[in-house]
Amino acid sequence: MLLKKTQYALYALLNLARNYKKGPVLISIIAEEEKLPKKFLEAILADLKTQGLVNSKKGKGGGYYLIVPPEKIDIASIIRSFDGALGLLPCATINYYESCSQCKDENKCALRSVLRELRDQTDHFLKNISLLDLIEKEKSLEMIESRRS
Amino acid sequence: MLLKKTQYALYALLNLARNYKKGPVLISIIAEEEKLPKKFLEAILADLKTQGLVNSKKGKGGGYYLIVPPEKIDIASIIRSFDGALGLLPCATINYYESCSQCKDENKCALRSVLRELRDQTDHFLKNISLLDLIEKEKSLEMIESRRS
DNA sequence: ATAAAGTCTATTTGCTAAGTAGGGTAATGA
DNA sequence: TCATTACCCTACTTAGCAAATAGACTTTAT
Repeated sequence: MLLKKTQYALYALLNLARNYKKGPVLISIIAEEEKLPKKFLEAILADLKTQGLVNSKKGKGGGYYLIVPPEKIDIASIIRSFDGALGLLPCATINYYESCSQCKDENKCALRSVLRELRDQTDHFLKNISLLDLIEKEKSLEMIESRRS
Repeated sequence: MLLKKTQYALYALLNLARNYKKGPVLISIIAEEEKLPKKFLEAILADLKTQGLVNSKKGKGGGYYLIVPPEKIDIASIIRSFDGALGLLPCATINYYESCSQCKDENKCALRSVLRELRDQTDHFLKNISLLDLIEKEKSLEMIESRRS
């Protein structure tokens, strides 16, 4: 399961992506629109700024805004930066690798071998979804739903 | 990431699977062979017994043994029983579904839609790996490694 | 009987997620 | 300039839970 923080970060980024190149968005607006706890959101946006995905402007007319194009931000990297590894075991990850104290020889560990495969599959899946993809998906879901009524 | 408990359970089950129909195995033997903390392992085996995967025999010559054929036990179900959901968000799971307080309309949530797809993919992958598969994989990995020397 | 082996209940330790509080500081525009 | 707006920063709280340990108890084979 993802951390709340990760989930909130994704919602916040989606909001900013929808307003890409439309000027800064207030923290309070994002918090309200996405129903996120404001103070918590502040911390998340600060992280995203450190990561170089967003920037902020102080004073009247200020707020946060995306500085990387939505099609260049993929979900895998966002999840990784907040939640950490995608793999299910430390010995089955790439970026967060840690050897496993149980195994005599990791290269003979069937569990690791299989979970590595899964990790690669998951990584591949998430790496190929950008914020822009999500926004477009939103629109098409909207269409489908409205056609129902 | 999986809980230690889940990882240990998988190792313990693999050990029992290797000894399927060869009589009970002592907790201490499993603990030693798989390098697992004995007391913790006790609790895990008790859980597995409740789940109906293993049985135990008390007294001299006792121990634990698998009562379901290794090819009938898949990793997805083991992971689920210890770790819980496979999906990354409560709203993107099947067995542990919980609605998400952020969304006005879940059916229009692009994130959920995408994470559901991932969940299905993960589930499919793990459901098709049995303890027997892992044991066979072990053997083939063993072969590959020994050929290296 | 008695040693072997699983069973049960309780407790510990420490970490971390999730969120809160509140004052500080910087930028803006009137 | 100066008040306001809005982000920035440090600290704290609360609760839950993972991971493991301790020790006494019960059952069974010989």
